[in-house]
Amino acid sequence: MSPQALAELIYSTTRELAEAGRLGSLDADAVPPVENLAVMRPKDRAHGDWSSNLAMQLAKKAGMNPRQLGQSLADALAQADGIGRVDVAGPGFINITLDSASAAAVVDTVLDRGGDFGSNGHLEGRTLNLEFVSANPTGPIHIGGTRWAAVGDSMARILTANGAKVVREYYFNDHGAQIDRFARSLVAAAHGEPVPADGYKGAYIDEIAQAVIAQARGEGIDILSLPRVVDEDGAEGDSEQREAFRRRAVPMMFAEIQKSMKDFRVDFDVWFHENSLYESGQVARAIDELRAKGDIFEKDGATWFQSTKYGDDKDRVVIKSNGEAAYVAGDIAYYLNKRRRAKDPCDEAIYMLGADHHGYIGRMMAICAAFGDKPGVNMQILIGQMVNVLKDGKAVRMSKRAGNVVTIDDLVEAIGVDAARYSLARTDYNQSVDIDLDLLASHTNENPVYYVQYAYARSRNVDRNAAEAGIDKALADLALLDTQADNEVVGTLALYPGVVETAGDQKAPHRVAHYLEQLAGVYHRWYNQERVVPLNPEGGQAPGAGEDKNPGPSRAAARLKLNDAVQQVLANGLDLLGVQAPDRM
RNA sequence: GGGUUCGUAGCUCAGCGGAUAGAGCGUCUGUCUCCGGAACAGAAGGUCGAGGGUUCGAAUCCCUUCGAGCCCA
Repeated sequence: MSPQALAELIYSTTRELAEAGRLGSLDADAVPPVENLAVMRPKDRAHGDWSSNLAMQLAKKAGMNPRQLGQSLADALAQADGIGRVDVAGPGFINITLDSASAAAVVDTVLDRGGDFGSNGHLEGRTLNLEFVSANPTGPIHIGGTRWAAVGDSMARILTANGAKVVREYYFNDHGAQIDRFARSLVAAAHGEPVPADGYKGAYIDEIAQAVIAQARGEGIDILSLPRVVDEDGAEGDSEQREAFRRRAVPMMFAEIQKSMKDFRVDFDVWFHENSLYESGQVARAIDELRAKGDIFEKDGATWFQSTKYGDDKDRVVIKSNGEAAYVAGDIAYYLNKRRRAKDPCDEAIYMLGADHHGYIGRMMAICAAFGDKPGVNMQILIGQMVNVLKDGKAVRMSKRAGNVVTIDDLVEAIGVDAARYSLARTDYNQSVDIDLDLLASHTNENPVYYVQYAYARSRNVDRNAAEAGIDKALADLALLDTQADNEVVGTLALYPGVVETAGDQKAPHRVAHYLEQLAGVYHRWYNQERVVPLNPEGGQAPGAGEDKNPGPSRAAARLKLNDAVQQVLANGLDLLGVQAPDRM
């Protein structure tokens, strides 16, 4: 019996007793709904397989003491099928122990549903747009963006498993000042001049500059001789040459970023270009729409969005006095696009931003509200804390412009995609993380991903041995999964659907990772204590070996099914993290 | 100065209203006649930053305070 089924049983039993007036003055309608009934797995197995705190919650309303109320519930629950024993303990916990067959039924459920086990439909009918990474195409993806790649993609998989329609989206800021700076830096580098003070540095700038020169030469163009403007103060001005660099270099960065994401096994459904919002007139139309609502005003030669009307701490310039659009202008049009586009318009636009952008929340939510949507619902902003890179135990400040970044490709090269994705996704993104470069390079086996993957590989090996020994799953009697170790594994398997749901509701992929470590742990322990393939298959007992080491055919088959169920759940969970499940390691 | 996120084992991090606060790494001691030792069993290591409050019950919720990161002035 699953914890979900148990919750329903407790709910209906409690209502019946209350209606019969056997729970003091408790009104049946005061019983909390099933989804709010916590059925917990106690840490101490002496407290049963599952426990409920319902008696303590209801005691006051019932005018009974919690233990007394608990006992009434316990007596009724004990009558139900599949329940072995029910005790009341401590301040009023109801501790339930299942029959081994009932507990182990989850094994068949897992094997029947296969890759689908753990999925549910509770987000059915909702389209979620997940925008993450969205780094400017002015350089490679650094470690912070890499964290979002791992977390965002995993979150997308988890939300899909909860029944939502998910669109993974990457927003390229290919319009505006950053790109100009990037182009200026390239021109300077191409001429062997020092990059501008506010420009981008780093070896990749030289590489791209050279690649652009080569590409232009292939087109029969000597790009370095194109007209160029240098202002009196030495700054690279607006020129044909700069534009020629920009036009070639930006697509190169796109391609590089797309390749990095693909190599990291993140597949975006939409690569969105900020520029397209301007070229298609969507920015102008969005501003007009706000103007019609009376949220736009002119001041000091600039055009403003009156975002304070919707809770922002100050109004925002949308069009600067020099006629250029400000960054928010794109954000306004982009939000509308996400909500109203022809293909997969979203119900919820979810933005994943770094902590250095948390100051944007106010204006973003104002945009959402201005269009009559609900901030926090139609628009959700998740803020990820910083990833600190440590070297010799000290924090190293990274800056793309200074050119000392740890890139996604560096990380993958050092520890591989699986370890990188896993270690970045297993931490709550709302928590800052320290990554020690030396540790990364020297102790790669310390990553818990190997613990989980090894459990999977081990279970595959058990399959191979069992096949050779001719163990027949049809002979399995799940009631024979009755040892302490069996019980731990079975109970942990039953937790998985709840983990998927919680991870989805809280948008917390790291919960899946921690669950997998827990499951791998109980599996390794189980493997060490019991055998699937009998030690002495010729019959007769190996010296000192009971059924733990020398199971009969029904027990061996039951254990094999348990092994396979664990394997299935490990595979399902690893898939939610985008990490591979290896047959051998 | 304002906003925001966060202080849990030596280190990196879980737990976010339940029973004796957990894991990995590190340290120490053990376990192969046995499905793969990338494993298992055990030991040491904590006033959950501090102080109040809420309640049957607080690392978890609220207030105050100290410290840190980030953003804005």
